[in-house]
Amino acid sequence: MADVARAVGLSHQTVSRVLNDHPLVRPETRARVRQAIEDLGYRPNSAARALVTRRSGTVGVITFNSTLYGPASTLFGIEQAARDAGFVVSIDSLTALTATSVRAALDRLAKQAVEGIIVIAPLSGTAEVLAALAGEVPAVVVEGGAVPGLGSVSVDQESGARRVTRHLLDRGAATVWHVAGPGDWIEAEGRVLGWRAELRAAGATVHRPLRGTWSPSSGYAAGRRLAARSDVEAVFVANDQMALGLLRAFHEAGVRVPGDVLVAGFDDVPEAAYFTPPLTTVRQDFTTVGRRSIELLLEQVTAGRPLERRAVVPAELVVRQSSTR
Amino acid sequence: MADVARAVGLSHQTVSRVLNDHPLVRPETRARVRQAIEDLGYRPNSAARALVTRRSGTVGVITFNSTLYGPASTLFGIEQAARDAGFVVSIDSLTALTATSVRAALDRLAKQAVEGIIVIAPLSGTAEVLAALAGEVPAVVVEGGAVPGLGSVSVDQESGARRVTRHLLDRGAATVWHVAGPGDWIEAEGRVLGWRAELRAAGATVHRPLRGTWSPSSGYAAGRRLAARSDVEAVFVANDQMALGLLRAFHEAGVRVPGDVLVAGFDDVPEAAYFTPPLTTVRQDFTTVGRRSIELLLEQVTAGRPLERRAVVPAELVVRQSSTR
DNA sequence: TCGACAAATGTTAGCGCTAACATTCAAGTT
DNA sequence: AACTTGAATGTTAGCGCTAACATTTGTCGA
Repeated sequence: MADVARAVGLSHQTVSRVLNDHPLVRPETRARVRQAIEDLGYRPNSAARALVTRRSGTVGVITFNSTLYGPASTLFGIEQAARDAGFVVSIDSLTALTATSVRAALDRLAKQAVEGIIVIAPLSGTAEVLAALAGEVPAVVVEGGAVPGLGSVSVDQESGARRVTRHLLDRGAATVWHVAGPGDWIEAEGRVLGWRAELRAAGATVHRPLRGTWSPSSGYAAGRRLAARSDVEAVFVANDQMALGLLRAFHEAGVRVPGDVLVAGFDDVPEAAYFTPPLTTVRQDFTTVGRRSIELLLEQVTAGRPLERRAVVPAELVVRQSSTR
Repeated sequence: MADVARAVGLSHQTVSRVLNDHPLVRPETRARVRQAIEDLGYRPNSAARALVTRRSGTVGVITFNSTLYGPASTLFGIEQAARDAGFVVSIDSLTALTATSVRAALDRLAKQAVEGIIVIAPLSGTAEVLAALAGEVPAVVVEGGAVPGLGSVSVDQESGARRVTRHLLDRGAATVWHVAGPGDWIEAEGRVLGWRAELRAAGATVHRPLRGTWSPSSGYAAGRRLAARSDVEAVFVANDQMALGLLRAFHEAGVRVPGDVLVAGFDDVPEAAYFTPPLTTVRQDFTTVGRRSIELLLEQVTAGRPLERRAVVPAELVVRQSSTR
């Protein structure tokens, strides 16, 4: 910075002013400084700036299972929105979602002096761990349920599940079976709740949900069990990957979809329209989730303290062949 | 830090020594300092440390289309490996892969003073942009071809493609059609090369490859065109997503797989085993790609300068029903 | 012509840390 | 007892920047 100042015959402070768009700099001076910066290839030292301003310009994101379509898309949305807001994103992905591992991740991010943290950690237990954050660092929990004192963003799982269940009933099914996600996932429980509520409202039999792990193989296993029964008219599977496995099992067992059984998934992954048959599902707009997360986070960062805020992103039913007779 | 020093009646320098595992500290002193750090909840200021050491402890990752399975998995592998090595990861994802956007991303990362950069940017043109980096910042290009003066890691696309083509020929196909990825993707071209080489070696007819965009819909379009021909015995599709679209098109057209046509993909996404029929494909070990990338990068960081190094990760043929008659 | 005032620029201090050198102290050596 | 030696700790300076205050310069009205 001193070099630049010397080159234009001004003080380093004026260079600093140009860098920070301070208004009290003559336009001509500003131009000269800019030129000198360019010529000398000067790059401001972000550590020095962070040291004195006490702002790192960084937000941290903790993800879990970030190779899945949902988390990956959310992360992408977050990153875009953060960048637009002038922040950089530091990621910390977890292989296991336990109190210890989440705490360790929070620690690592705290060490980096992130200004805020977004946690994509959809397990029920994490809320308690994060509650410790309330009051300390601005934070937003994605798909993690409401945490007192923190922001939270989630897709409206319950109404999405109700809608798809309603749809299957409307297509003539006496009741709808459910292949659920792992019981400790908030999203999985939200979908179970919506599905059950809708069945109850319709006065339909509520069978106990089958449990899967989100993976195609667990959907396949569930599919084999359901294919063995003769009383299954419709199945709502908690995500598209498992639905794929289930379709496979049905296919092998000679159960025709939608001929014998109606099937619907959840997520609307890009592949869903090309399954055999194309899958009716519920679209989650992960980009919006990411964007809203950053909005809620930056609100807190600007306010200088954590705030309890809640955003719900709607889910949209996408009807395809698997539920169309 | 001064507070901690005061609490234990030592100088701040001793605290600093404890923090940095300097050997010349009495074990008992070390323990006392650690305790005081704990009690006071002291957190070292990373900006101040970075300022004086001139090391940020950060590596930057530039990704493109990070919601795809491959890039997302690679990013995940990179992040894990970087963390194990004591680095934090800052991401910058691109929506378009142009010289301008890559340069902008490099600029943003440079401003953060990252110690090294990994670019997951598989377009042919990016190599030239990155060449400008050679000699400046340690960098590794993933699936971007070799760049003089930089590290590069890639999966052995060509031999993977040869292997799967060979496999289809071995199963009795007179020749193998190819649905390729976009022409400006290095990986797409590698697969075309391998496929063509193997056909030539076998003396088989080389049909002009159909071009897709990696998306299921483009695979579907290609599938419709191929289904209209009567001389198609086997198709090698450049990725699993497009293969899914192609299978769908074949299914609709009444073309049976593997009965009438053999089909194989590339990537081995988790869903591939549950396609209808389960898809023969080529597995890319993205976790290894990520790990090797960090290894190559840190080698350069340690050396204090960019180095030209090259790592190739093998690809593995996974045979499933779509190519088994 | 001169002060009053605002605009533009300059000077100084300090953010929290580590590197480099300085000092202390105990244990051995002569 | 004085003297070396090395381990353990202390002191000082400075990394590159911005905040706060200080100074200079230019403009205008009386």
